[in-house]
Amino acid sequence: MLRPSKLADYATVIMTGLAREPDKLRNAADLAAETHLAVPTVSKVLKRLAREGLLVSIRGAHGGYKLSRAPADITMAQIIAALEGPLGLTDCAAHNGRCGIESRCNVRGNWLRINLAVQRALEGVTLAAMAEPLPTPLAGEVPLRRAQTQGV
Amino acid sequence: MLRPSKLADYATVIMTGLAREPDKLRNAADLAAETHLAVPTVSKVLKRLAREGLLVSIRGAHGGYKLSRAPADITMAQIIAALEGPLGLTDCAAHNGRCGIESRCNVRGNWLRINLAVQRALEGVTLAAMAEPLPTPLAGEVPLRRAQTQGV
DNA sequence: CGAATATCGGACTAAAATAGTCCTATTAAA
DNA sequence: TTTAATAGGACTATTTTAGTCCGATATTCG
Repeated sequence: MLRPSKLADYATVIMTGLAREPDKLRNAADLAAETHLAVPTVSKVLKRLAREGLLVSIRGAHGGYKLSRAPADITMAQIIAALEGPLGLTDCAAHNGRCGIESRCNVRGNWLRINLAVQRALEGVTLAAMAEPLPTPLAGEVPLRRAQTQGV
Repeated sequence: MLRPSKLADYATVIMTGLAREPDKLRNAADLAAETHLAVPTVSKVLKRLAREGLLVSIRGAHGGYKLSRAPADITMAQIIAALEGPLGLTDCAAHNGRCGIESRCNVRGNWLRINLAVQRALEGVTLAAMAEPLPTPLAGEVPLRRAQTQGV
């Protein structure tokens, strides 16, 4: 559930590739070959990442892209947001006023709360962490707190 | 980003409505009127929730639906999963073997990690919490830990 | 028993979001 | 001046999602 778009997925793979050699300029064709994706698709993703400030672009011959800052300073939240936009709320939460019961709809406020929790989770994972080969075991690293009434 | 489907959104509204009178039987037309949604749509959502075990259904005249267990024992994760399926991974993670670089693709493992974090967040919010009118202030209740290298 | 009222399951259609491609302009190096 | 690269956006195709509808089944009640 709640899966990211394909483009956002590509973005993480591409960014991870760039994170391995943070200062090297890479062009779209180059990265396409590495990721086994079509050049126009990679190009589209790179353009968006650059426009959002996550990449620096150099135009002209021998141009290309590189990270705009250190991998440790780039989060998954930023990468996904660059491709999908900052939205992530229900329609009800996005443009208020449409829903007739809104004024007493406490569900809405809770959606905001949930979104905050998800966003916080994505902000906790940096590109640097993504580039490392699974530093810690996948499960059990944080004690699992299930189904408490408050908490998020 | 990462927004739930409309159906899943409807589900939360409907479930929240049911949670206010956990033992009362409600039929689809009834809930449609309350939520301002079309009857067939509400019906579709109810059927899925019932099939996933979150609702008990009674057929026949004077039939309807009610929660299968206490609101405190139903999580947002369960509701969303009922409508969208348990998926939530990238394609790469879903059917392994397709991606040529998979064996050395450490991005994949990290996606699993991220998913775990998101799922955990959704498991932390119960229907009971959703039914209450915003028990605590929206922001600042949990200290925000940003961008650390491990942590999720 | 028969009529009325529900859910059940799935097929089907319509609409919207997403992916992917392509074209033209601009920039910089050789 | 030619070549190699990004910038931006238009466009199309595809896939996903929403929404509707229908026939079957179950239950109540007169």
